[in-house]
Amino acid sequence: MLQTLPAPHAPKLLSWYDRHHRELPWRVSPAAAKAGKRADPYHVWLSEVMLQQTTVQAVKSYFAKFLTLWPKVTDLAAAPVEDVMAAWAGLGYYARARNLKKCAEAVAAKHGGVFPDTEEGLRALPGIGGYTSAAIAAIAFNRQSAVMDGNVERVISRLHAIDAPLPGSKPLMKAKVAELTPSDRPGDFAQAMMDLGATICTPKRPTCALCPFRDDCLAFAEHDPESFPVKAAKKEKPVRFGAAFVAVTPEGEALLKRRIESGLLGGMTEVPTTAWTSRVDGGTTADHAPFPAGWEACGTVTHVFTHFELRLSVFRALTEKVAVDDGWWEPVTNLETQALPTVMKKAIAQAIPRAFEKHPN
DNA sequence: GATCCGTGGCG
DNA sequence: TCGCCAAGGAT
Repeated sequence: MLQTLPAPHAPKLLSWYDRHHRELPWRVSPAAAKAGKRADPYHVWLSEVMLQQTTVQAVKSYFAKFLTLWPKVTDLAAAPVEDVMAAWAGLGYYARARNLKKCAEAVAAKHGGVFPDTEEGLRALPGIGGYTSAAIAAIAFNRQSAVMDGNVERVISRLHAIDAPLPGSKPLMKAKVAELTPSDRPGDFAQAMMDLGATICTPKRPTCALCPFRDDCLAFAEHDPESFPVKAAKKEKPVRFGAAFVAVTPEGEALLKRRIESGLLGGMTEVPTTAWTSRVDGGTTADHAPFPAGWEACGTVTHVFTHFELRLSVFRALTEKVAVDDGWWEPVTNLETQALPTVMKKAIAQAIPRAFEKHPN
């Protein structure tokens, strides 16, 4: 079959981007970019890490909060890691926060507080992988790097009607992205591809009528863009069970502890729990409470993680302030300042329904 | 390459 | 209601 000459994809997309780009707090407009203005590498890095597997809407308030708390990367490098974890609480994938802090420290200590301006230099930093290094290099430094995230995978798989399943087809798609990426305005091109995927070439019901690639898109020509990208079948989530114990003193203090640095919810704050096992009888009673008290069952909470579902039986007790060697007693009015992941907030709210109401200062 | 890592919104 | 999915990285 004869191969047609490559259509001028990049200019079409950039022209679309000039008119339809999203305006986001960490961006500079295409007009400003054409005049040579670049986004602050610290802002680009912070937003890119927050945006890993996370929606723009969820990121916006966290991005603003972090810039208020730590205006420069050197401020973040000097911050207590507990403060960073607490500020990140609720955003998920907490290894990102631990690596964010490590990365800021590395930039401050090894690079004089200035981000490396190459893909390779960025890739060597904690929490910066193949996607993020390419994105920062393109967006902050206008490097001609091939940027491929989930949006770009969708656009590319449709444009070329790639029917090999992800993730095996990633190298092929990456090659197609590299082929498409222009030397002129590579940063805007990367952002344009992601904007196209986020607003036009959406997973469901793409708006092909408005797409600058409509006349070039093989999936559109085949009348079935929604069937791309093809993905490998996923396995079902197992269910795990456990119990959570919310102890409160008459003075209104709750017992908290810190999880180990690695693994699930690493370094975050929790209430005492049993181990989370696949068996119902592994910890749904008060038998394994941290200490004897008048433990009272107050229902269950369910939380779905990436690879399993957790059902926690919640117990509460009004107790005296017993001495604990691996935790501390925190005023309930102060819980909002703690690095509590969502599942722990659910458990505490189950035991103390008004725990997370706003308190007057 | 496969597995582990959160969360909230949406159709 | 519930499966899907969102600017992935580390091991």
